[in-house]
Amino acid sequence: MNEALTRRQRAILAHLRESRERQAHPPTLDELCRELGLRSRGSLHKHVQALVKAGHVEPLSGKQRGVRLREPGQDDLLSLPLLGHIAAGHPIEALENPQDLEVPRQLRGKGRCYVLQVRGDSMIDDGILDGDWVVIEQRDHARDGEIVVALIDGEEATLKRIEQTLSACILHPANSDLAPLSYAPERVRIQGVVVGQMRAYTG
Amino acid sequence: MNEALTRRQRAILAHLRESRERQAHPPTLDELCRELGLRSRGSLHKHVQALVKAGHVEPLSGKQRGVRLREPGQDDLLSLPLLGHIAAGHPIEALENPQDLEVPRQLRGKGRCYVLQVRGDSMIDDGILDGDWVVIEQRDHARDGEIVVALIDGEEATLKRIEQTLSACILHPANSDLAPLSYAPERVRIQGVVVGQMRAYTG
DNA sequence: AAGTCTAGAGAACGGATGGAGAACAGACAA
DNA sequence: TTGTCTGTTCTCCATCCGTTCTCTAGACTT
Repeated sequence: MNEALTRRQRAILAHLRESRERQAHPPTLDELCRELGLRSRGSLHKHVQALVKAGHVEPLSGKQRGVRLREPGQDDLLSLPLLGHIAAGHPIEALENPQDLEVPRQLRGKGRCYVLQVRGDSMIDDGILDGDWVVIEQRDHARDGEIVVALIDGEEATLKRIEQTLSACILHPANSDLAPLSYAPERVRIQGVVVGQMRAYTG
Repeated sequence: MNEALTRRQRAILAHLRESRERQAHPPTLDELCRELGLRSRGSLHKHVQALVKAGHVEPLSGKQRGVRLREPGQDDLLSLPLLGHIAAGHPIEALENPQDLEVPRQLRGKGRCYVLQVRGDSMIDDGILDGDWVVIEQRDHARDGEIVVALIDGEEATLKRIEQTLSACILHPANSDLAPLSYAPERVRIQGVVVGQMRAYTG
């Protein structure tokens, strides 16, 4: 990855990093030329290509969207996508137009997160009610006792508390009317883990 | 989600965000054209469609109601003061250092709000658990069925669902182990109403 | 000295982008 | 109804911008 950048390439990379803090838009080659005191777009392009090859910059590939760093900036992931609804026994019902929802930092996990709205009362004894939003951290594994979004046989998605043994994967609903279900481990795929929950009381 | 907006699209989005603060009604395409110095509605429409596709703007789909942002504004994730803990039977336990907590707009009321952390299980059947944060809108009155912070005899603060009659003020806990309590109306002072609730699952 | 690497200038090409304007259809008010 | 406003679709055009090319020049190695 970090193979032998030349001096000029490193200078340009540094400039890009610094200018990202200031500017809203990624700079075009022309703008970069001006900032760096160059006259030829073509020359600069050669350097940028080297940075692309080294993995520091997104390939621009013809699109006119400027020179964009590929490195993680400060993720202003204040808002997370609200992907759809989840209820026991149906696949996740995706929204056509995923909205964004503001989620406080305390309710977010470390990794990639998204939000689902809960349908039904299967987790009512754990304090997750119909209509609540749950913040899901995307992972494929979980610890016993965590509440997971589990996909069963690739078809049904459900929100349950998980218990894993060598021979079985047991999904506990939190509702005294419903019984735990036990599956062979290979039938259950974990899609994410609940890390937060929100509810609005609209008088 | 946030994929590859062009320069112009971002500029228009920025303009929309800014103009939302000023104007009451969402602007029509014509108005936007004027504000942006464009002459062609058609050209602008192309950009707006791109913003719709990216999820930043509500689809206008024929309706004549102007270009409406669909995102949270900056003040959507405001911080509210976390004043302390509340449990049935004790006055509110104030924090020495009141922290601030980010609260999404969906969970906030209209008026002045603050946050309390719940101690105990007295509202467990309503899905409010030990450790949850509740967002309180400061008011001195409530409608029947709302969950309120009530101060009894000026001493005990408690979180309960309220029912008011002419002769009594009845506070219902949401826990089958506990019985509703009935007070003379003048002994109960409402300090606020629950408008939101949040919970973090920390492994 | 010859060869190689780095850096830059400048020209030219073609796709991407932004805009103008016309025409049409549905919504809405007079 | 008529007329105006508004969103939508379409074609046409100018400019912007990434890309590729060739040419020049200095620094360094052998």
